[in-house]
Amino acid sequence: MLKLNLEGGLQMAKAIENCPIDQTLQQIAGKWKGPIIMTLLEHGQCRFNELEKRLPGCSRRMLALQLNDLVKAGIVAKEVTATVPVRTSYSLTPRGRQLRPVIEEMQKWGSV
Amino acid sequence: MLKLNLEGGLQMAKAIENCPIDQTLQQIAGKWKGPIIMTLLEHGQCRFNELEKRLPGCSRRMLALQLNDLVKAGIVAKEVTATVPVRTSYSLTPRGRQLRPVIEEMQKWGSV
DNA sequence: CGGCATCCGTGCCGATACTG
DNA sequence: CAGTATCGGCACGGATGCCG
Repeated sequence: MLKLNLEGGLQMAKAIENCPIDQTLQQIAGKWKGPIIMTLLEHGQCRFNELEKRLPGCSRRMLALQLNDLVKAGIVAKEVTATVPVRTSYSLTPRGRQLRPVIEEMQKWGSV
Repeated sequence: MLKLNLEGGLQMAKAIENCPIDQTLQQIAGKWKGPIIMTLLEHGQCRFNELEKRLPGCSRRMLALQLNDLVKAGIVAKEVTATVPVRTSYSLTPRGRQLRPVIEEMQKWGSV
């Protein structure tokens, strides 16, 4: 169908190029990416339904979209079993785990 | 015209309430807020035109909108002289300056 | 169980023009 | 000099339904 649009939050060149802050912001800004990353930081590996339960208010659709974005960004890793029914597990990549200090600083600032 | 909408990025209850990360993200996410805060962190007080020059690609409208958001959020302070022509100066509030560690961590992560 | 497809409202943001 | 007004495109995100 020749769809070339980068669906999901990976829109490039949206702001100034040489600004690392925006590189970061564009990857973690998104309605549920913050909470998702926090959950994965706390609980390690999580299944889809587990995330759904831990993030009340986040629709299945939204969860899937944001997870896809995070996977594309190299922040989250996805594992799927070949069984029936399927079991999917999400966890942070090393790069994703390196977000911890960023998240922590944001948490400090936001909780004041 | 009885417009009650909170124009600009201050929409409340947009995500989970008790998540400080989103408190932070919603206040600094926005196309030019990152660069604006960085500029003010580096140069201290800046006039409107100064910011405009330092942020090529950011339209006057966008600059004004994002600055208004930041002022409402208590991150940026605005000073205006009663002279003609007007001189407006923007600087970070103490709360805004406390964003430095957040920004720095984002910068580290984003530049890798 | 873990998604994707579709429809659709709302808000972000650019372009342009006008003001004190 | 430092903004606001207005129009309009397009992406973001909610609701619902289908599928392997």
